[in-house]
Amino acid sequence: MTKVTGAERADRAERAGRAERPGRADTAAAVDARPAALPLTERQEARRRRILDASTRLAGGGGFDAVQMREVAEVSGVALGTLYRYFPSKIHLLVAMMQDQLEELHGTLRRDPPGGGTPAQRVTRTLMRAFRALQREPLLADAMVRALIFADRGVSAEVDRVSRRTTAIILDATGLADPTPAQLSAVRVIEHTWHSALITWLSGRASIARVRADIETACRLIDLT
Amino acid sequence: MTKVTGAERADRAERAGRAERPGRADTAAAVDARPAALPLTERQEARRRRILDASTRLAGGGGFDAVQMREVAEVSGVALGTLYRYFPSKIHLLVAMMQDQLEELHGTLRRDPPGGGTPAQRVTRTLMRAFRALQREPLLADAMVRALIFADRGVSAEVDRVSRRTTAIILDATGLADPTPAQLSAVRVIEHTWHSALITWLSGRASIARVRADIETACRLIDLT
DNA sequence: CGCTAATCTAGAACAAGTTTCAGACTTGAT
DNA sequence: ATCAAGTCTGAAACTTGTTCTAGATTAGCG
Repeated sequence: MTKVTGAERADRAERAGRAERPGRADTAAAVDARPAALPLTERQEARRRRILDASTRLAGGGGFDAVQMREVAEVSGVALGTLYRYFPSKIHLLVAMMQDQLEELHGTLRRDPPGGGTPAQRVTRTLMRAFRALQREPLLADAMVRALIFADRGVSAEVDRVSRRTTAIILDATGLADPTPAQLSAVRVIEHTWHSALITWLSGRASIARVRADIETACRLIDLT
Repeated sequence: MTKVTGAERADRAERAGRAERPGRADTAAAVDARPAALPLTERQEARRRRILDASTRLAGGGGFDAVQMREVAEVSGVALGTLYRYFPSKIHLLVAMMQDQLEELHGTLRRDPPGGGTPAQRVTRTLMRAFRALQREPLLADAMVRALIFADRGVSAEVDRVSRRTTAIILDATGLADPTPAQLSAVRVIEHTWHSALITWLSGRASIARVRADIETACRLIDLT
């Protein structure tokens, strides 16, 4: 799928290591571990947003396969080359989309956090709430989740960002101020379950009830530490 | 990636619904829900095996991306069209590969089942044993696991088969004769964790120690029911 | 053995992700 | 305002998964 011709492999990985936003060309072999947020001009910010919006729309209409790079470029009024400068691969694009959505969700949750019950119950409630949101746009969810788990090393940094945000959301829900390693592991298991169960639902192999049951089961781990 | 042009979509899904082995053309709109195992001639069986072996070799050498359909066809001495008749997509091929490996693993485990300790400990030990096997061929694991989780509805049947086998392996390890729904849910959470944790390790985002910790955490659920 | 349907082969063709390139455009610093 | 560096555009090219076709081969059957 991903055009990788032997020697280019290294290049590719290297480039993808940073990237996510258009970068200055490598004027110097700078040691910048991660510019974090290269300042984007207003127009660039707008372009980036147009791209993300366009792909969100396309994904919502037809899932992973409907997000076609040429079309994203066209719809967002940007040249194909430019699209690739902002997002070095389709996977990067979709993962960025997920990050975007997660941030929105996190904001909503912060304004209206789940109260009452045990930590496990709060996490379950939070995740089921997120799940209901996804159910409204299953194809969008499909595109994002499939991209997220299919991502290879070249997208590690971005996937990691998504993962950290997800962890934060779950931890927030637990209300745990200073989680132990065991609790962190439990959170990761919940996260694994969340992604994987979502996939089984999206590909029609599990019912909603089953997803809920599995999430509840995994969440139980939180109270056991 | 997957060439799907509007109208063909339906076709594709329909076709993929069965298929996994070369099928007689639809001479009659037979109601055969699932021929399960169309009799293959000896030469066909041999071809199928050559194909699986070739892709296993290729995957072991370079992971998911290294399994290129043209090359699989060439290495296994079969025309491209034939390859596609046996495995209707690259994902089908890789999932079949996984099924193959799983069956081998299951056989090994049956001959030498994990004894002693609690059910959770036995499951942990079993999975860590499988994990060690995968560590020996990380690229092979990469190809199989990525295909498995990336698979869409069209591959449901095959993925389901793999999933059932995995469940069987875990249940065998528990030693539970007649698992309750809660226990089955726990097994699924373990399975989710297994796949997802594997992915994070394969894409370099988690250490082996962490994978182990998460698997142990998930396995704990088995003893709590 | 001789037929017919099914299968296989070689190779072209097509789709979508990705790369490349020449030229027009912006931006930032002077 | 001007120039160099960095961006963006449009279009073509390349790679790899997938489909299609026409002609050989093979398998099963009478």
